[in-house]
Amino acid sequence: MSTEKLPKRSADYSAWYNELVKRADLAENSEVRGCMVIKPYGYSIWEKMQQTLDHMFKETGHTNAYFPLFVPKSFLEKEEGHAEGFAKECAVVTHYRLKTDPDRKGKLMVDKDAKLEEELIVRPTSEAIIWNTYRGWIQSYRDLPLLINQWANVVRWEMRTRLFLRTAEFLWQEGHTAHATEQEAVEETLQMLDVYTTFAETFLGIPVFKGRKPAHERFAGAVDTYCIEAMMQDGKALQAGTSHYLGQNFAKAFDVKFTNKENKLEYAYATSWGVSTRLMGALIMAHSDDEGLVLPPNLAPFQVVIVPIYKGDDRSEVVEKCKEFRKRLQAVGISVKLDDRDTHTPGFKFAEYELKGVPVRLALGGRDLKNGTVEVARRDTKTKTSISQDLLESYVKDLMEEIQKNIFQKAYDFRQANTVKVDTYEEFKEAIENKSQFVFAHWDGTTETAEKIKDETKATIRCIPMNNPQEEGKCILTGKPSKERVLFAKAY
RNA sequence: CGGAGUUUAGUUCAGCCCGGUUAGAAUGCCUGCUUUGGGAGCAGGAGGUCGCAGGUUCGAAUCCUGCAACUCCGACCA
Repeated sequence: MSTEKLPKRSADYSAWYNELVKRADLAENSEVRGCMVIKPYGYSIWEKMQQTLDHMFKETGHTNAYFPLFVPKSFLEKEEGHAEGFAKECAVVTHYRLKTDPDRKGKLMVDKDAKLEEELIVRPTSEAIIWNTYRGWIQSYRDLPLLINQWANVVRWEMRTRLFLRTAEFLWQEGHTAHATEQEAVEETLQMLDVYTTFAETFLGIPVFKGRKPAHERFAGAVDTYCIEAMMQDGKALQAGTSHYLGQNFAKAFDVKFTNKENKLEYAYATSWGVSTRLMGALIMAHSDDEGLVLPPNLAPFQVVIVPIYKGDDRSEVVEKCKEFRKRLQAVGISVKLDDRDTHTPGFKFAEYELKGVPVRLALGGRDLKNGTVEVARRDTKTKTSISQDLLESYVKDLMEEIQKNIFQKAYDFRQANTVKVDTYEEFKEAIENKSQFVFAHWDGTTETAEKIKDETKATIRCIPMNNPQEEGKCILTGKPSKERVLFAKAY
């Protein structure tokens, strides 16, 4: 572990992020271009996200299944918009065998005789393979709804990658549901958007705007795309989750028909929805500071770290007390790590756990043994207090809730302070370019206008918020009439 | 895909312009002693085909050519 300080957010936000990811032991670049190694500490956080979301999916009636990594090219072609959208970023398997190179000892080469009849695409998403499978599963309205989720890895050959935010291979979950009616499918789409919103706000501690994407930002093959958008500390937006209403597009492409109650054949209605390891990026960028990661208690691999402090002989006594504390906290459902390594000094450990974002640190030394106290340090506010040992469980338990709330509130206040309404293009540019804010502004509803604004300011329409207040106004660029404001921001 | 940069110890880098002992530092690592309330100290030790392939030269980390990988900025990313 390096002992150097992190770069400051204010000096170079991007460098701060990259360094933090590595130094907090979350992930590192691998030897494979664009692909990361998620390290144990980072993976533990991802596992927490998985567990929480998985529970939420099951509560809403979904079950997990698993579909192949490879998608025959012909499947991907079937839904036209889908095919076009993903074609440029697919990894393609063309051969299934290697052989030793006769000209270079010890080297391998592709065996030209082992060319696949049809190329296999490494899934960039699984609509194609899944809807091809659903054809065999769906005959009657009685087979519906089909509510399935998959935890998987996908590959999108991105030009430029960043740890967690955009990697060539990433982990995610993708829900793929089939329904008998449009209404039910739309309800499912919105339900999952709400699940993501709850997850983001309650567990990640990140307030989000939820809304609908304008037509030109839709998922390839979708009728409607919904999303949640979060603000990072540099004012940029990060799409933290998406939920798509796919209509009958995939059912038609893959011929998934069912007999309805009126004994008529009908195409099934589809949804898909997903969140990825990108959420790790959101978590890091939303809360962390120049000292390192700040983790919400609901997602921290361990919520409390105990650091014993001793001089020579009293080590065993201090460590024993720490073990007792660990036991007491575990008994009330708090996850605890006791760092009783004798090879590092307390100061070193303090710095290390700050870097790693552990929500609460307890320090216990001879002084505390004598006084019956223990020092409690909060990561989010970096404040320390000494409490009576008797209060340990109740104090720490309350503190967990307090920290979770405070982290959300801080992110919320930051977003409020950096979200504005504007009515002129001048104000718009000022807010986007100079202040890097979220901006609610009127838009004439055309793709051309959105493109032009993007070219000139780099801001994109993040979403048209749900329950958006209707309000007469004029498009900031063209002056044409508009009925509502949409959310603009620069985005990751 | 365009632009820039980087490649030397586990890591971060110096050395290169101006070729010449055994290639250095910090940090990390190992051993011992000592220490422990905010990244301890001392002593000793291990660790490098200088990205790869050619070339120039008596001699190349250093100069030349080619290649590759990575990073950053931009474009792209539904």
